[in-house]
Amino acid sequence: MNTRSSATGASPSDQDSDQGGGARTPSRAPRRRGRQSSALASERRVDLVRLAADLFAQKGFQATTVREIADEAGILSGSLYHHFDSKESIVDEVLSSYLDELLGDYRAALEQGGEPRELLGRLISAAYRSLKPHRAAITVLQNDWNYLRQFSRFGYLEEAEQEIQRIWMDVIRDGQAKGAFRPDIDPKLTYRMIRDTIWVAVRWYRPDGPLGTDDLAEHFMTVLFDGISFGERSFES
Amino acid sequence: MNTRSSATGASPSDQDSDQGGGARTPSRAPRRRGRQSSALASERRVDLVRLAADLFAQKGFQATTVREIADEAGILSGSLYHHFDSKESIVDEVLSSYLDELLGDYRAALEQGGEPRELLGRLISAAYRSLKPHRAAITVLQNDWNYLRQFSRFGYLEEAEQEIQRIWMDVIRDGQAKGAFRPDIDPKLTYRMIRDTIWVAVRWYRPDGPLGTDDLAEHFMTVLFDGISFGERSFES
DNA sequence: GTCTATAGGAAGATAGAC
DNA sequence: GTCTATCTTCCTATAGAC
Repeated sequence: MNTRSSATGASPSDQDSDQGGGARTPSRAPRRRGRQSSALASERRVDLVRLAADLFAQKGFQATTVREIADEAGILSGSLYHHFDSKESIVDEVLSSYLDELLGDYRAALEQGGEPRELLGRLISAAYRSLKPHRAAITVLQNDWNYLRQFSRFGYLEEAEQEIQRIWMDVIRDGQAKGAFRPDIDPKLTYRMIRDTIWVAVRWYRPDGPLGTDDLAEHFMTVLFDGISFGERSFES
Repeated sequence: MNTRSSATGASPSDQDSDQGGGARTPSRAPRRRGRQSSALASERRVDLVRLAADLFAQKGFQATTVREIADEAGILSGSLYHHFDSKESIVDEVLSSYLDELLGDYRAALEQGGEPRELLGRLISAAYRSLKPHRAAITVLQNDWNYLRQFSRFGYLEEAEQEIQRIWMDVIRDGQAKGAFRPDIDPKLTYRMIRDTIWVAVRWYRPDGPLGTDDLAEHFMTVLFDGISFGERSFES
């Protein structure tokens, strides 16, 4: 399901160098480790990534030290570097694998076709459903976006966001053209509103709480499609 | 307009100590500096806070070093400590002053009374309007919330959030009771949806772009109140 | 695959001269 | 109010033994 593996994707060079004593510059990502190509990406390695992702989500990428990650894994910090080039490589793996999967889900939703409202609903459901398995990645993506985007290594983040935006906006515009959605709403603002609402939910959503992600999706669609007002709509009778 | 000054508010103790080599523990905030009480809070100091806030927003609180703040101000890092106890004190001032003002605005909006829909609209407008003057504070609040909340010094953040939530939910519930809002929407989920949508806009909103915050507020209210669907509503005819 | 040991740097903060 | 100079701590990452 991965169109781009984290070990090969993203742009290589680091033009960000050291612009005036900024944050610790990420290592130059030498891109080695051509082994464990497909399936069994070293069990252990997967564990480490997952575990690190949780820490990143909890405390922020920068606030999480490699020592803490190692501690959590029951090894010493130096040993981590047997598995990863750098701390950035770890978060890279967390984020890129999430984005790959999400885009895959979106494309699958599109391919099913259907009415605009149905299609939009399917995108919304797919997005909400990803909250549970990818809590950590989504949280990091939000909290550390501003930091990570500084580095060319993470340029693919903005690329992915662009593509995601295109997908949603196409559906919204198509819905307007077909008369399913109001013509007086702005597609871009509407997309952003949808995106923001869904993703930020990761901050308060508790997977083991009473509400499932499908409940959230349903509630959101109720409001999104028909609004919260009671009685007649205040426009076009 | 400040009900709690950043120099006196918040809980003093730091029970977070050093739980196992976590992030650099914030200084214990000795709460000195009883001077410059009211108006002229030392021009310079205000400048420094504003300038630091922008850096925090841009790069994240932790990624911003005291050296960078000092650089931006044209002084050396050591000199900053003539004005502030610690880096945390600076961000504290940024956040608490914002929250004080926001709560003041909300209370003012409530006091005007009016129909539920009108009242909710006023809250929404107030929130959107704060995007422009408080971009930095809102950005930091979002990006570094998870990190800052670890420290008891910033316990007031959750207190403020609680109070804000109470205000919004009261209005929503009241609107449902009075038949202005649909009874089948969940007040809490709806509040969160509103909150998330408004605040996250800070990530993409450009104050000097074509859209004013009032435009955003209006578009949001359009969708929130009546939904994006065209034609008849899909429930209660 | 993990450990020992440590290099090398950058961070927050302080003391006292000016 | 700012600078000089520096302390202390903690960070990421490396090298090589086991």
